[in-house]
Amino acid sequence: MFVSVIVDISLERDRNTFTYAVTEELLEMISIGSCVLVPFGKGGRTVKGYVTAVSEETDIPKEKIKYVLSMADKDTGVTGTLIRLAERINKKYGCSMALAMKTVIPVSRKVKEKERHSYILGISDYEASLMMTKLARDKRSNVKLRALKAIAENPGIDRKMLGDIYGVGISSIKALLNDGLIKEVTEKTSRDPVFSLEKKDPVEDLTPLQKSIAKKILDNRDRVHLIHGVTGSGKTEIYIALIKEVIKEERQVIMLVPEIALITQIYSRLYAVFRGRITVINSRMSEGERYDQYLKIKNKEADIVIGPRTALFMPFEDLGLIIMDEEHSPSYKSENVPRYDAHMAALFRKEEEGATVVLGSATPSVESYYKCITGEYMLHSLKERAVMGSSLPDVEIVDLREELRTGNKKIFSRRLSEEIEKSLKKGSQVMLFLNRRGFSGCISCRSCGHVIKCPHCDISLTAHNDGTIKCHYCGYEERLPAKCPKCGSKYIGTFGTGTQKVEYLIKKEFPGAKVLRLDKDTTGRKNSLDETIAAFRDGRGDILIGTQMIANGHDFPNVSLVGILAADLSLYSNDYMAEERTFQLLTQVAGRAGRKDSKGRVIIQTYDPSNYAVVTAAEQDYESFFQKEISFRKALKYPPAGHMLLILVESAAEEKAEEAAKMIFSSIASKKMPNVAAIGPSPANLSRGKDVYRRTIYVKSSEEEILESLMDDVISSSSKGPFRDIHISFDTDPVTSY
DNA sequence: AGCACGCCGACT
DNA sequence: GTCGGCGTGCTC
Repeated sequence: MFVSVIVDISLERDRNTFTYAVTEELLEMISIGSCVLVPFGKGGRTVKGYVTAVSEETDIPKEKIKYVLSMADKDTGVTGTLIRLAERINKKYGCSMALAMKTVIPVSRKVKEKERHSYILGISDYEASLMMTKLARDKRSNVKLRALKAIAENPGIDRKMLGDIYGVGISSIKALLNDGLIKEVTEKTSRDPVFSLEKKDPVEDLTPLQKSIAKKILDNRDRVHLIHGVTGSGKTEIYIALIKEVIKEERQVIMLVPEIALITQIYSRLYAVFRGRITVINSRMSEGERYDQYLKIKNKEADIVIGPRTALFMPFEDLGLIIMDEEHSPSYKSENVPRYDAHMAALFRKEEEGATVVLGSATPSVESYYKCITGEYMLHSLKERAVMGSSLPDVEIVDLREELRTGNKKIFSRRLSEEIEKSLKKGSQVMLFLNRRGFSGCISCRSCGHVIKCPHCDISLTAHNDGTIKCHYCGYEERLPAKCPKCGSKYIGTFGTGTQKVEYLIKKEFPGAKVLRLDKDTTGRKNSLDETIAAFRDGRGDILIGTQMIANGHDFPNVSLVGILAADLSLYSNDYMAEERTFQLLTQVAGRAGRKDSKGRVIIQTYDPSNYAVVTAAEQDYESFFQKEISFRKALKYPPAGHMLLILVESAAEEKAEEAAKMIFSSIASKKMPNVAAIGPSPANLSRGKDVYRRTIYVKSSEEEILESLMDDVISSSSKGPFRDIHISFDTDPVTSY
């Protein structure tokens, strides 16, 4: 028998499996998806590979074929669907097949189930006491005696306790077992990170609107659905209704959330209804914990999994429903190669396994909404907040240029200061949002204009309030110099503002207020994010200052004022999605204001008060934003009005990156294909990071297949010649700026 | 990734 | 002449 094995080499995509022979005994253990060790290359070195097919015949000349050495892992959890998904990722995102396989593997190794060994007497108490007096006579049986005594006194004591408290090692236990004096009881314990909740969230009845949406979705299982509902409009109730129906049919559910921090919230909502049928996976879990969750799914002990992107690779046998909550979130796009999009993987499993896909968001991605307009997806709108008495907040835009003109140089406009004051007096809470952590935007010399940059990256360093300056990309850190390193002037200072500085200024202006800060610097420790959020929710803080992190989905019932300090900060990133990001961010942040009984207030400070993303976000008018945005995308043929491929060329040598990028660009441009437009090559947004130089080429086309074939051409020519020290990676549907 | 083969310049 | 540089292609 022969197997096709994907071996971890090169980018090549056409001929990337190798045929190996299998011995009888190995054949029994091997199946599609198995991870095996095979000899490879002239030196016959051992490499890992993945089995993608098993066959009886092969065209490969017999003398070339080698034998599979052994199994590398007992269980990878890979199924046929997942291999096909890996093939799709390999084709669409241009990574090696081996890397695509690694990406879709739910568990990377067989982890032994944790076992608890405990011991009881194998003889009667009377016999034991006789035995003990006998043992006491022999000095060499000291440990044996102690062990027997401990077990007689504490029947069911486990191995760990015997070791820790009585100092009894495994060898003495073995000896007692051999003598038949004691018996071992082994039980498997599951490492269970899934917590049981004491308090139950109330299960609300569905409103007629929610009911009708749930029904429409259930009547159209073969479609992709988008629920467009503002925060608090009750999307979760619809999810629960759908899940109930699907698990009643004994089919399974994947519930996706954009980030780990949002798992707890949705878990507690679902737990009230589904109890132990839910499992959770995420990247912070240990290998063992993950494996146990995987086993639960495999053994059909759970039928709902909650988690981020990677939850999409869980091997359910009869997947019936995939829900993507906060569908617009950039976290659904992998930031590592292959840069796959969770939407793509969800749609793939839908096609393969016939699952229904439900997307939900208050600010849907332009892409998904567009697909509703074209009729590809079904759109369901939940316009009002379901909670009685709550309404959308009042939003004001403050023009910072005007503030400056009238002599206010502070980062808080007069209106914002006023409202903060009012809120504090009322005893309600305030959230301040700024999309930049640290103390300052950059450090520069007022005398010569020199800006201090990271020695490894093309990024200006950011001052922190501990007297250090840091690179937010690679983590490089040094002391803030007293003099300009270029001209020696002592007029070196910080410009722009980060969250640390906001904290400092707030404490100065409102000395009585309790201030909490939430950003990447304060959440270094595990759980500190949850702690800060809980502290603010419980009222142990008056003002919460934060970056993106505070924008996402957390409910703070007592917040009456949200201040966005610089709304346009995210607008200037030469990224075709900058406006979409800004609109989503502003709308999500604004949605944090006033949820329960009081109307909230939002103040948006900006230098660009007429920008349509800012204006439509202030009016909470998604429809207008979408119309404006889609007309731009159509005019410039950006997604979703066309397809786009990014080619990222990286090298430690700048000239090499430049040269390779130019060659790739001209090879595409010289084809003069209709329907294809190449842009570049140009230095990447981050033109140098961690000492690697980066160049980008963007290719636009109305046809996805054309881009895929262009990518094939680049890959096949990139293994030779001057491309040897160059790293090339690809991204279709590039949604972040490079 | 690592190894062999082969084509070209430098040197005992 | 030959030694060894590295560019190129192949590995079941």
